[in-house]
Amino acid sequence: MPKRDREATRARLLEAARLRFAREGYDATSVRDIAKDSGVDATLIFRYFGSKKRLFDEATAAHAPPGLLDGPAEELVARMVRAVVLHDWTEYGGEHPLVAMLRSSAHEDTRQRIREEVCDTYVTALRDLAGGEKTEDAELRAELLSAWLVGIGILRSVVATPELAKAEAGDLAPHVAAVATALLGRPMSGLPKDGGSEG
Amino acid sequence: MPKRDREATRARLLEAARLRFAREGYDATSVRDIAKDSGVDATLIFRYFGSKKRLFDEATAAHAPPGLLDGPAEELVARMVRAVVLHDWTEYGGEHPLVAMLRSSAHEDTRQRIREEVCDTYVTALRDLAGGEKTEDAELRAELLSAWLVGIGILRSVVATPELAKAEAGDLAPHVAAVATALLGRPMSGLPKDGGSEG
Amino acid sequence: MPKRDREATRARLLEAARLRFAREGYDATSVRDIAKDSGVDATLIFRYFGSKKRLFDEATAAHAPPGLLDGPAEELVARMVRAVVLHDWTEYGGEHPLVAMLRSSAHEDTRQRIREEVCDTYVTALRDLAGGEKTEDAELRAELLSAWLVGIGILRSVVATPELAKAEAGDLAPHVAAVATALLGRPMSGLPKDGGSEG
Amino acid sequence: MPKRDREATRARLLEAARLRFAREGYDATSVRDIAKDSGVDATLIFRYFGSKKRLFDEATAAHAPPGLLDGPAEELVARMVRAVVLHDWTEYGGEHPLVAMLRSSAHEDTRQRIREEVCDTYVTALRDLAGGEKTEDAELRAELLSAWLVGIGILRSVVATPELAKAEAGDLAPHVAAVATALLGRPMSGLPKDGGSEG
DNA sequence: CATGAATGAGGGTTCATTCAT
DNA sequence: GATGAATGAACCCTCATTCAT
Repeated sequence: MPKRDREATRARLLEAARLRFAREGYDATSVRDIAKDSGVDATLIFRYFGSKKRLFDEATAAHAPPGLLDGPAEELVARMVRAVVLHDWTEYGGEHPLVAMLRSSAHEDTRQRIREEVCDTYVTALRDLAGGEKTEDAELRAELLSAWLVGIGILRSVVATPELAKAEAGDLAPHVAAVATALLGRPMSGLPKDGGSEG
Repeated sequence: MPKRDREATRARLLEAARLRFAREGYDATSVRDIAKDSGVDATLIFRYFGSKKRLFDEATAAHAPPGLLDGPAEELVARMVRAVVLHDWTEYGGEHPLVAMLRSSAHEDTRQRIREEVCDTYVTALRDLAGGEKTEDAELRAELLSAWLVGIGILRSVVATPELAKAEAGDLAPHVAAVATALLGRPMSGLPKDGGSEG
Repeated sequence: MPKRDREATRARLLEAARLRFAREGYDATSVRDIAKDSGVDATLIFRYFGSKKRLFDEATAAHAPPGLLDGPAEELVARMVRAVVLHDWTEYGGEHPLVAMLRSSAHEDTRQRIREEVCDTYVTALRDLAGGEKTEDAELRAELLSAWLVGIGILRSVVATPELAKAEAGDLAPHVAAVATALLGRPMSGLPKDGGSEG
Repeated sequence: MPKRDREATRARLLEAARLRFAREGYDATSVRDIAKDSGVDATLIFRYFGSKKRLFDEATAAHAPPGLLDGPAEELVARMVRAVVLHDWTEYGGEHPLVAMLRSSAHEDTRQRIREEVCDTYVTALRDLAGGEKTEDAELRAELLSAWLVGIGILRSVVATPELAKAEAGDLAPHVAAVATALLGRPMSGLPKDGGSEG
């Protein structure tokens, strides 16, 4: 681990920030906490990121799991569930980043960021499956399905209800397929046997 | 009326606290904010409640809408959706209290409080409908449906996706009925024509 | 000296601020310095004044010596010299407040404040003596005389040139009278025998 | 040309420092400001000058306009006024360096520097004109005249009173001659028709 | 020799909370 | 019992300066 390495230091700050901001939210996290966690002087946060706010923005920049939108259309919902249930979000404290960001949703900026990622990534893709704009209330049904995914993420990690907290992707497969098929008006498959390329 | 002043002051503090905590979250709310909002000296918060934390606990004490669990079983889900969509949560800044509390979920205490209300009120009632403990994965299916309700609440107010934000209970009725029926394995009705006894 | 006395505490803060700001200037003075000097907690600065800047503004609020503009017109210049030379400016570190404020003249706000007091109090009164607006270049001559007063104040305290630093009002009397008479185009008297009501 | 780079870099740092220190004062100027202005790494300030303080000292080293003390004695005061009013002090932000240094007069070192230049250059020369040490109060009268010059500089640039701010040397000529003659006890001329050898 | 990463002290300011009055 | 003055810790951030590379 080389000292005096700009990129390495930046990365360590980002890593610590990601974890703290996810677990404790923006307000409950101090720059000194992040500095201590990463073993880096707090001043460097301002040198490299300018402000606590900008560090937050960069640390929580949206990262949909790669490949989420690629692959067979009928498996899209299954891939989304896997993103919530299976994907390795250790970097974000074990939660889907969107769920973690809710903890900072007291600030309108954060709400805006959540809104953009939910709409651009999830709702948009699901709306296309639901028949696009030509179909009556495709948007609403896409939002309802997105709401379900978000809700599952919250009950799993924030609320930690007993069954969802320990559920694996396979446990949810039949229910997912049934509900998605009902909402989108077209057959959706469950989850493939293996976890695919997911971590 | 010196006797009732104490109660009136307490009530005003609680009211202001409820609104602030819901809108801005625990950390972003200062006791001085609450004092100013309610026109009361900040010291009284400590006299009456002991600490900011205890004021928060009391202000956000769970309040399921009255009558939520009463009435025909097949309309339970419809009543729950109405609790999220229709009920007048002005006191809590316009959001379902559970959704508002997510903003303060940086603290484990708050998570515990959310967990209890979600499980005790929503999951429990839905599990009974899904067949009780004797039925395979009734708990999981109840949690999945609860997750959906929570998710709808979040997308409506926090994320404010376009269609859900403006949806009324009637818009969601058919979808609700279809999904609930599928998940619970028994027919659930949509919403009655009128808003029922909801405020 | 009563504790927990709002006005007394405010006054002590103002006194300490006046001295520090005068001696060291705005930037070199920290709120903690002022707090330590006055034996008051630094937080109270913000409670009572809102910000360091507003404390500065209040501490350096212009105070022309009372009676400066009252009395025989031909003695006005003499009174002004006395204000610079004799008046007890201990509160401001021994200098005329305007001179002290030059130490903070890096900030445009302060320059504006100096400008207003110089123009409103000194230049205006002298311009009237020089013949008012109807006389050719009365304004210029009034400004030139004001410049002289300011310059005397600076050489006395900031630069501390040997003779001016120790000069008393009587030492300057003949020169003052001569120059003022020449500049204003009307006879100005020197200083009265005694120091009058000045401290 | 690696040999001259060092000198060129030093010169650029000095130039930027001169401007910043003059305009904003010592405390409000950061070494990073100077480094940025000159396009030079901030570390070089410490390599070349040792500290911010020593850079300040070097950047504000006294520079009486060349030729100030040469020429006919009866024109000395006129030349001094020209130094304040006409000389191109762009390097110092447009003000006479002594005036600019008042902005940093919170520090005794700076006051000492101002004192030396005022005494050695201005007061000394004027005292000789006033009759030298053998004449009663020649020193005082020399200081009074110096005070006037300093005061004019301040009202022109810091305070920016309307007439002095726009005055040119010619506007001040008659008043200068009259006052100087009165104070020094010997005839002083106004300004020559042209600007003379001034830059 | 020059770059820039690192440092530690201190800046103004706000916080929840306590204690006189 | 109610008011508000006082407190001290902590906040984000900037500073002049040093030390590896």
